[in-house]
Amino acid sequence: MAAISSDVIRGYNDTMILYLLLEDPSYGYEISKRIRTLSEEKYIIKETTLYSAFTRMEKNGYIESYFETAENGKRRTYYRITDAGRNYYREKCEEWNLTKDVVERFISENNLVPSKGE
Amino acid sequence: MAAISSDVIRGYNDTMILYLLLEDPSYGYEISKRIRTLSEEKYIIKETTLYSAFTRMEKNGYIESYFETAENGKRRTYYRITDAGRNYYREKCEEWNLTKDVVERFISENNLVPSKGE
DNA sequence: ATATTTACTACGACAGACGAAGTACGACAG
DNA sequence: CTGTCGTACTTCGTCTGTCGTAGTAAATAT
Repeated sequence: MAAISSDVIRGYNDTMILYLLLEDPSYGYEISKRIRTLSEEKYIIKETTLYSAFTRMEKNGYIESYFETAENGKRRTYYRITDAGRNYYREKCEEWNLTKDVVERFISENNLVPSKGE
Repeated sequence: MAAISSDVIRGYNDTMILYLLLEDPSYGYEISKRIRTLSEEKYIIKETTLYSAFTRMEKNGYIESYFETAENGKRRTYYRITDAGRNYYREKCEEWNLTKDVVERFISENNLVPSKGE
């Protein structure tokens, strides 16, 4: 069946990550699992994509990192969203609604095809 | 205001073009104007993006080109959609619906933010 | 003891989008 | 008759986000 291609989701990985960070700071592995479960296994983010998104977003000031050692002794890099990140997220949501609106004009639901006459 | 970024539309330019070709064969300049008007000026496809999409899609067998000289003496490259193109378009529509469903789980409408408790 | 899961990092390649620039022809204004 | 505007592209080079491959390392499960 149709799987989500990287070209489609491109540019929305950041948004998805930020959404999860709105709630609470988190780290790579957890974010990846939450995306997986929240999407009901429909989208599984690639590790490299995820970690490069962290790097990019930290450089852009949308998130901040800090280290924490978990109960189990594992050292993790946590990320927390910044105010700039929250703003960026909001803009992306607006953009999404606009984009959705535009794209849907070019999508024919249920095999409907634009009619020639008129 | 929020404009549509190339990363979002990426991978859907082809779909939009194919949608317009479902109806009738067309050529670059016309397609570009129709995308513009159909989207109510919200999306204006770049020329280079458009023409490289044509090349790519012809290579993939989704469209076929032929030359025609218009009344005004202008030589145009027309494109017509193939059966493969129609199938590809249909798949992209399915993919879009799936993607939309997934992305929307990460979009908070009207400034709603996921609640911490619960 | 070994495999799997967790939690990353580094490197390199690729594809689609796009900016800049150029070509060429017709129509139309001044 | 000169110049600008609209039409209809082409070429070239660059950028960015994604992803494949690979590797490290510690904790946990078998």
